[in-house]
Amino acid sequence: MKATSLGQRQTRQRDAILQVMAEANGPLSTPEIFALAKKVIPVGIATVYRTINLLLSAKEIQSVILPSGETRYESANLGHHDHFQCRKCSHVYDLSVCPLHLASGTIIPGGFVVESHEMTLYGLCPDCMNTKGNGKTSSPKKSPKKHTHQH
Amino acid sequence: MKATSLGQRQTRQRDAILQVMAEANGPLSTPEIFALAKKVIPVGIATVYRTINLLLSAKEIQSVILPSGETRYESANLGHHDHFQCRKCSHVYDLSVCPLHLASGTIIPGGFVVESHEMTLYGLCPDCMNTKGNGKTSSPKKSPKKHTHQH
DNA sequence: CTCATTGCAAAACGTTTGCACAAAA
DNA sequence: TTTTGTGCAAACGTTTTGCAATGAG
Repeated sequence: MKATSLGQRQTRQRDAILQVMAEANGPLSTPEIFALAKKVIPVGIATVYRTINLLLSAKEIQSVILPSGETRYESANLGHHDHFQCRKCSHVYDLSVCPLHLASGTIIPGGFVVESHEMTLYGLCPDCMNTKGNGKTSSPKKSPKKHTHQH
Repeated sequence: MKATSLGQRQTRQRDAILQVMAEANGPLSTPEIFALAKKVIPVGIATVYRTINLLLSAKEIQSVILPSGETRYESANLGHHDHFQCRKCSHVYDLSVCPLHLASGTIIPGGFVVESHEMTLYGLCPDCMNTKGNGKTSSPKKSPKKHTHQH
């Protein structure tokens, strides 16, 4: 990974924010980025917002707004992909395959010409599947190796 | 049965808001509801928000948060359906058919057990398809709003 | 040294709420 | 009349921005 070219100067604040985002294994929210970055070095919320916007303008990250309304940010070089949110641990995953098989230009009932889409799938992630009580019962968060995202 | 039971009193403001939502052919945003209701009768934005929240509490409407982040409201008794937003007129439509053929419980690559999904499709709506010029000039349903989204 | 970047606090937004008045019932 | 509902403006929470100070190059 190239060390992100952001603005003209390398500062500890930006380094911290970039580090936090690089270490995440899923899209992060602003409060999460803020909290995680502060653990590395004191940083103001304004700087976090400014850095996020810088990264967005530079097309290095992109925002992901889930149907629940929460806004998260992830690397922009992932190409199109759908998301999957586990109903148990709430973690948001990037999916490598798109389950919607619809060629661009396809006309669906109603006469709509489909060109693209955004989709979020819900269900159980592999980790939660393999954990006991994976039925409809919701259990305390686990997933120690992952960041958990709840809102 | 009373189609809309909200609060104890029937007022012109609420009538206007309910009428506007009933006439919509897709989920409406707060600014849209506000603008449309004002055409019927003068109403304050606070009343619009209060009425929307009343309807939400009464489970008569539900919110739809699009990937762009805009929140819209639609009748709560529509059952599952996807949405389609026209890239030209920005109107949001309810789709009658779900283009994702995935039975609940299907396991997709990565080991994710899919139980449900939320999807927004983008492209051209029938009206804009037939209007070669630029921008829509034929639909009598609603006012277009400046809003863009891609991907 | 320069000037990009930061922190702070104020401004800007969209949404909610307290209060006094208007108006259903 | 009683009491809900409304409008206004202030309050809120979140994001943005003006400005002086800081610090990277």
